[in-house]
Amino acid sequence: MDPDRAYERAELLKAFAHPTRLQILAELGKGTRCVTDMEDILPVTQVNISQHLTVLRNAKLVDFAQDGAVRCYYLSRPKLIEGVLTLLSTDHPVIRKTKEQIDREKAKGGKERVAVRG
Amino acid sequence: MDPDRAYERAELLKAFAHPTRLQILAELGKGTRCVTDMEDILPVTQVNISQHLTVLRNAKLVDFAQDGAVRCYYLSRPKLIEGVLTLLSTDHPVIRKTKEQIDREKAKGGKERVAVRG
DNA sequence: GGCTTATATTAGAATCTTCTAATCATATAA
DNA sequence: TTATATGATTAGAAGATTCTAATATAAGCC
Repeated sequence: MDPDRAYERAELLKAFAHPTRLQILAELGKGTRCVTDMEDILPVTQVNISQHLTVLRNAKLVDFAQDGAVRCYYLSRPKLIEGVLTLLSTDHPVIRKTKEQIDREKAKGGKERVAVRG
Repeated sequence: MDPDRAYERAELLKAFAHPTRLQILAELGKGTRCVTDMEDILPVTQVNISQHLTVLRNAKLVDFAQDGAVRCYYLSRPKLIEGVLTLLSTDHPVIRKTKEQIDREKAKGGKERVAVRG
């Protein structure tokens, strides 16, 4: 992965990486919501919700349609967001490998890097 | 999503959310690597790589098997990590909705929250 | 126009993250 | 046993993020 892509992707992940923002995204996964809907659900202030929505908007994860004084927020990239939330809610057992297992994998070849030093 | 889960998941995402760490994970996706392998690939110091590996280890995203003075790092939860990297490398077009589209969706029902105020 | 409701912005303190410099520890080769 | 190689740790400065308090804006109602 080249550094520019890595930087971009890290920026996107940072937008996800906050408990309140994850809760907002999960809620918007159920349907369109306005800011007062979220105030009812989240234990944080309106101002703070608004600030997190700004972060999510800048990352192009959410957007809104205005309806009078109300803003109806929705997911801008639902497949991406639901994909991430699904991965997070799935159990992924932690595996362990011994040196011997790694040696055997290497013997079967394919994935290891050929060191080209100096 | 309850706040405890949201907190946990945000912590996990924070471990992903750094360009150098994403590059390390992508590299380990290709096979086991030791720290000097990564030094050859990443434009950062050995100390910094070691620090990022500590973050990844604490998040249970990587682990290592010791082989003499060398540590062979590998992905601890390859499905999770490859899932995230795949989602990130896939194009997800940004959608836009008008108030009218949202109203029509609501009419068809299913996803909207029933406000239970006061 | 004045009031209320819905939402955003700004400033700044507190906190967390990241990087660099210095140093340590351990394994192995000479 | 001294030197070299691999990799980790620590301290602290610099920078980024987050939250709170205060305030702003815009729409709709009376």
